[in-house]
Amino acid sequence: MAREIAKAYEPQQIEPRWAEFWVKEELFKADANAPGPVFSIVIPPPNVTGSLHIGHMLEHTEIDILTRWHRMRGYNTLYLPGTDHAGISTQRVVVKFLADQGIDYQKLGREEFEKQVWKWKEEAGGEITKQMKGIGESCDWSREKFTLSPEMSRKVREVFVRLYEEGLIYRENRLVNWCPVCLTVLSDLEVVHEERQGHLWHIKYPVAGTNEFLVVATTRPETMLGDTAVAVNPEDERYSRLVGNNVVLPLMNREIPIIADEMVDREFGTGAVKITPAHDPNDFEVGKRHKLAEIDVMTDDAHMNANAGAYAGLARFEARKKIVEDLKAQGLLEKITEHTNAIGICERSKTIVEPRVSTQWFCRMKLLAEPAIVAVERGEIRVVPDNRREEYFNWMRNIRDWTISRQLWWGHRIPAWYCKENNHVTVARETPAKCTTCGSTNLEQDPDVLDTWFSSGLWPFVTLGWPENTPDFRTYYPTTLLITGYDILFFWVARMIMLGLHFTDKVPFRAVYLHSLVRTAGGEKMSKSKGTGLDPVALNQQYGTDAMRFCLASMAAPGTDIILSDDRLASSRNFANKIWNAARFLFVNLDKFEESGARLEELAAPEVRAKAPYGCGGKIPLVDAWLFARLAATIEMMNDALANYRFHEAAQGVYQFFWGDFCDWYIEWVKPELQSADRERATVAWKNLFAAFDAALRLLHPFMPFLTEELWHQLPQKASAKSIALDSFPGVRSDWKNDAVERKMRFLQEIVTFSRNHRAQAGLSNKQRFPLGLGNLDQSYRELVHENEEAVLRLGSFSSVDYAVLRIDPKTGVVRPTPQGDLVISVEREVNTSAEIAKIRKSIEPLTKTIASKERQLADETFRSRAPEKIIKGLEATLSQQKIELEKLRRRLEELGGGSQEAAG
RNA sequence: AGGCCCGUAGCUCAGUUGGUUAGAGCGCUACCUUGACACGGUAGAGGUCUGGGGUUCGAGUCCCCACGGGCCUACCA
Repeated sequence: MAREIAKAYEPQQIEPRWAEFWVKEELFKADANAPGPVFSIVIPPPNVTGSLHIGHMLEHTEIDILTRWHRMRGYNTLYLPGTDHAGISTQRVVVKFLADQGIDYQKLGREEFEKQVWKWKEEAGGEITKQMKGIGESCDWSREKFTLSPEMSRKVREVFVRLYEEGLIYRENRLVNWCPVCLTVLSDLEVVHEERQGHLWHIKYPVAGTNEFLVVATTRPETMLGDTAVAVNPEDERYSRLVGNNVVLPLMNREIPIIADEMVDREFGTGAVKITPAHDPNDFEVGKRHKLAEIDVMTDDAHMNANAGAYAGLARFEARKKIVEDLKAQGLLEKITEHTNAIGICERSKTIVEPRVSTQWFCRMKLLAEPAIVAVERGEIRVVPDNRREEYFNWMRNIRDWTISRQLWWGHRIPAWYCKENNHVTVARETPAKCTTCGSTNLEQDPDVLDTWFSSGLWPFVTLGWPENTPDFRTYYPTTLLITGYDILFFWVARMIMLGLHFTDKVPFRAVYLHSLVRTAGGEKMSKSKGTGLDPVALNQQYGTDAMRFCLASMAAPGTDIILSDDRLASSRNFANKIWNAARFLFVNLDKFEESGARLEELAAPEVRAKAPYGCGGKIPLVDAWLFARLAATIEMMNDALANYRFHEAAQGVYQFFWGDFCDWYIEWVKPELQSADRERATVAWKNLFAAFDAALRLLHPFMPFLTEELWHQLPQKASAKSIALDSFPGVRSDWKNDAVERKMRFLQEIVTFSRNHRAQAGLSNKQRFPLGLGNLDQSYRELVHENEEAVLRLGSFSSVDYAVLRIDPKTGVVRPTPQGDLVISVEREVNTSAEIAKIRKSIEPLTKTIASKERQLADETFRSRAPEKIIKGLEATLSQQKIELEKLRRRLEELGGGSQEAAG
């Protein structure tokens, strides 16, 4: 049964096949009634119309690694996929799409527009789930959810109504953030602050009935058209006499009062502030306190309106320019100074947000926040990395009410109806027939929709069945873990905790791991619009999905952002290729073995792997025992790392094991034995090799699902499961661990390395074989070398071994002292004495330094009394070894005529 | 204004409760095309951990200050 296997790993050839297999076979379908501990995770729903970006790739890789790892360890595992309708951003995309075809969405009308978005969603949407399937995420696709499905809509209404009935949702006229491009109100979080260099215009307001002026400073002169007062600090003597008088508002020729209010900072600007209640949050508060009129001077799209007199119709910054010019012309502009301040930008449209008075729906947060703070304080939700806890607490303790209505068409319509006669509000789960207050049947539903985050805030419990107590809800809620980016800690994570606790009395997840962001080489956030984003689909094509996943995992140290580079990707691809070729080695040689008459059945029984490592004549060969000891250490390390979201450690650990231990040492060591004429020896070697390789594949599987699935299916020893994903993650057997074996193996490796090292330095070819000499070696180590003589001679290119070297000829022998004894290479020609001397001197130098510092430390009484026993013992042990080593090096130096050690260093 | 993070080899980054000669990948140097793999093998060079001060028997690891870089929160006109 000769196997055809390509020389280089070609991921494109195998990935689509397995991706399809996993979906078609419904391999990852969860069963709420299945036994075992539960691992459940819900996806942070990506935008339905979006496509996979590199950040998703990282997030999904981490989720999938942990999901597969748990599944393989026997957990009842659910990874629930889904998408978000992403109100504002989807609406923007479709509006632009229509505009590109010359269609004005507003003329289209609401109903038709919504149809267009659904159509868009059906066509463009689903791309991301297609991609997720393509990269092999182990989701339960039968449970896929969408935040705007009819099912979700019912649940959202349920939540809204309950909160309204509890008085936690209310409607109010207040100053809000308005985006003049998106034409909707925004929550505080959707406004990003940016430091910008601006100006402070000092404007002279004439005091009515006098020749005096009151100078006010403003950063937004255009808002002056809506001024209804000027405020000074009540303590400010400069202005106290003016309080109660009026000023004449320039350009508008309206008289407005001079008032006193604590809010005014005497030190800032001129100490006098123009008050525009309709356009500034502080002024709004002052306006309330002093019962001032609110004059809105702008339209929805930030043009000046009829209240702006002569400036009506101008765009806000046009108006600003004109106003400044006019003031200057009238001699009312005292000066302009430079001023930097943080201005609010709409997260989506990047336009400057306009503070405005408007009637909106709000959610009261204080009460919801309290239990959410407690849950994290008590550790009912573990936050990793934990420095994010403080950020969470800070925000939660200073939380303000959440503006939940949006003037959009795409989203969950607010379940509130107003009667036309009296404008009474009726909030209901189902469309009401009449007004609950006056009985009017002339009702109209609130045109607005809910903030996207309102529905995604319910995600963990509504996707699992809430408000019904379904089997899924009982089994999988609370979810085990949430993995998401720290950039949506407040937007999403905090709100899920608050709403989850409020509606289910349980935390929505027991832990939240906040992953890193992938940044550009310059350290900036990747952005598609700036063209700095990397396309993961293209990279997957180029390097393979497994390489991409492994690369991201190996860089994903908690708390640090990732800068992805071609070098790292290439290195991961090389690793995939290494695995592929190790398999190729196995299969090619297995063919030969079979041709020589071996019976595969001996190797192929699935239970064979459970008993590895096998021994020959009752004795397990050292190298096999060693490999399984390394395997045990690797498994323990990976389990520990993954339990703490230390993906990079797990990845690097398995990399080191596979490449360093398994390929570089183990395979090279056992090569001859695999074709040994001794049938028993060969069979044992094969069994151990396959058992180890099979275990390695399973260790690698969470990171590299495609490659491992492909190779696993070719293994004679694969389990009876349908897929490696349903096979078990290797467990550690206590008899695998063996320090003595590891020590012995290290000694043999040192002999080999010594030879190679010396050859490289002396420019000697590997083909030239020299005798190996061992001096001062105790019996057990002599036996050790003897038992492994073939491998040591072959890998170290020695011709023979002399087990008891008594005298070393300094002219032809090169020595390496070790704690176990001296290693000697006898070369037939003269040793290059000066090179040898230089080399010895070079190793003497750091050795003397470290010996000196250790002696100093050990001589210190305080150290001896305070340091733990373990440290002192360890220090003493290494010190004595190093002293012996140093002594030998010095003696050797003298024999070579290299002079005294003083001269050396 | 408040808070957080980072500054370790030429480059990109690890280094969990302070503890024996600080690690990896890439790059670099030398040798090797050996029947798994040149997306490879073997060996090697290269950091004293941004700077200063402190705590400690002992600090890359803890504290303070400075410099440099990044981020978040915030209604100062």
